[in-house]
Amino acid sequence: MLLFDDPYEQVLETIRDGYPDANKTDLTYDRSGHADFSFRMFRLKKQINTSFDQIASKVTAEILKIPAVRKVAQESGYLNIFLRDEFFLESVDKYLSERKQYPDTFQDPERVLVEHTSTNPTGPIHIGRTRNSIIGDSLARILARYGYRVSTQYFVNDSGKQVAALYKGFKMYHPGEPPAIDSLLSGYQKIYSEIKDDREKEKDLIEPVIKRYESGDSEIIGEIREYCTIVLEGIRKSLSSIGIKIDDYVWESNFLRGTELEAVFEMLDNRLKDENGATYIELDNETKVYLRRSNGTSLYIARDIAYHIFKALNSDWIIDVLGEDHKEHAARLSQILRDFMDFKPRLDVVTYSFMSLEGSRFATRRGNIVSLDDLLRRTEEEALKIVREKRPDMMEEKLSEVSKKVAVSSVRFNIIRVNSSKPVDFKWKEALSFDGDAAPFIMYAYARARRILEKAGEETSVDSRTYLKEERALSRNLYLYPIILQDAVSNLKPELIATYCLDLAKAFNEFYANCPVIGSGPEMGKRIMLTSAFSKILRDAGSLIGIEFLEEM
RNA sequence: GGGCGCGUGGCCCAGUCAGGAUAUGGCAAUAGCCUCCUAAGCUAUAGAUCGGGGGUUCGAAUCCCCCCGCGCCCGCCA
Repeated sequence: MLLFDDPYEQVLETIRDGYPDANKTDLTYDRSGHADFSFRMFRLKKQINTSFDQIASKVTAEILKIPAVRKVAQESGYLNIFLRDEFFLESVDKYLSERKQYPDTFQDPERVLVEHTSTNPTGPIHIGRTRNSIIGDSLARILARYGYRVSTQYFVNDSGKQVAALYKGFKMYHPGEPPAIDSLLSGYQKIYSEIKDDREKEKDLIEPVIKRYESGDSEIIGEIREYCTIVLEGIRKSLSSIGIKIDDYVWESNFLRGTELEAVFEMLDNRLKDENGATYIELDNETKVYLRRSNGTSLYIARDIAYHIFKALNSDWIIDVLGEDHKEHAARLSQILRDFMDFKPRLDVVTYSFMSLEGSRFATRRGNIVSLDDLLRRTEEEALKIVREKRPDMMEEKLSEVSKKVAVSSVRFNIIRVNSSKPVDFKWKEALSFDGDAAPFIMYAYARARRILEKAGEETSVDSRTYLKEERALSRNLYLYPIILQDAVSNLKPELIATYCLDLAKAFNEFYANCPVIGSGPEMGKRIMLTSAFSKILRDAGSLIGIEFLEEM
């Protein structure tokens, strides 16, 4: 939960004193530039038959009594409410100096579990999959900032067809070798191209592995686990290179071998139906969801149910980040948990649309992919070229630090800024461009602010209460941070933070161009405070979506 | 064929949940701004039948219906 001063509630209460029917949506934080808050009287007028003039005159005097309010002006059906110019900065600064952050957070006892990435450990992570990780990690950071107790989890598939192929491929093409990441992956790719169009061959090669695995052959179970661990280590490294660390890795095979899966079938017992030895459950709309094959082995959804029951043990709110191809699966899973099982936690599934590469589909086996490592490396090279050009004075070591951070931030920002339900077509030209609505714009604004503070010191005595329009716009933007955070949490939309960072950086750049800080006499104290608040809040918000900040760039 | 999602200037994106005041920024284009805190910046100009058609409403990018285009799903795969 967030703590901050918000006159919104007071204004709404005041309106309700006069018109109890006034709805939360009748009063808005104005975005059009007409006011700070707009009371949209035309909405209220639907319910009660009074003129705008009457409504306005009934509440105006009372609203004006609220200390933060400076002016109330009626414009036809709108009642525009203006706050005092200095309110924003003063209220933000109060939190920053007394509580060290704006907004302050009240620790929420709710435990949130975000599951993301969970890609099969059969290859390096590519940028399509990375969208999952970036969304999941940003959500986890945002929820933690809001005050929840958050942890993240990766569900490792180490028991299906994919990993059986990983095992078999390595054994076939690299017999006798000690397992290593390159040989594991090349073995997997080779066997995959052999079996992809040949079901018989697949059956011959893969099924015996699965049979041995499911019969509890501890040698093969151990070896597969070992191979998966090696590939997973590569994925873990790639993720860590863009600042993503996942708290726990949960192995799917644990549910197979433990009692969890059996427990699921027991819990669902009176719902289970049989068809030629296979077990299924029937949903309201007569769809059959198969949980167990006629050969007795379990299906993915059954194991996922077991996994969710496990998650529920330590969570009040579970969030799954999944590709759009899993939407149907997720819907069925939620329905089964909700309708047929005693599942307590809140469950949300955040899905995202696929990414394509220069207009065509990502295809792992056709080599039409870009791995996260490749993307990051090329982005870093490009960034290095640009910094070198812009800062010929910079030391080599510094150049490398700057280009690294620019690259990480850019990769994450380009993906997170787009609404997750929209498809993203990855284009090298765009990925390697750092102009405009991009991470460096945000990082650069921060570096500028830090330079001013470095030169001007952190003086905080404020002599001026007059605000130029750039100063006011920046102050108001700072003040709005908790509102945006709240919105991002309640809608699980990390992209709102990205948009906010851009808006905030833009407001600062306009301030920077028009309001000199150093040597501005009576304005200086206020402008230093504004610059300082800006640097802290931008860094706070940007960090939630993985932007890495630099004092100099 | 059925289900889910997406469609906003040449290109990318915001706004759609909770309908309202001249539809947000950026890229590319054109014209300006560094004797002054880093020009990865700022200012200005130009560019939009908000996929199309109906409907609801005083008012629709936003809600409802139909259609078109694209993506995903429709396995005893994951």
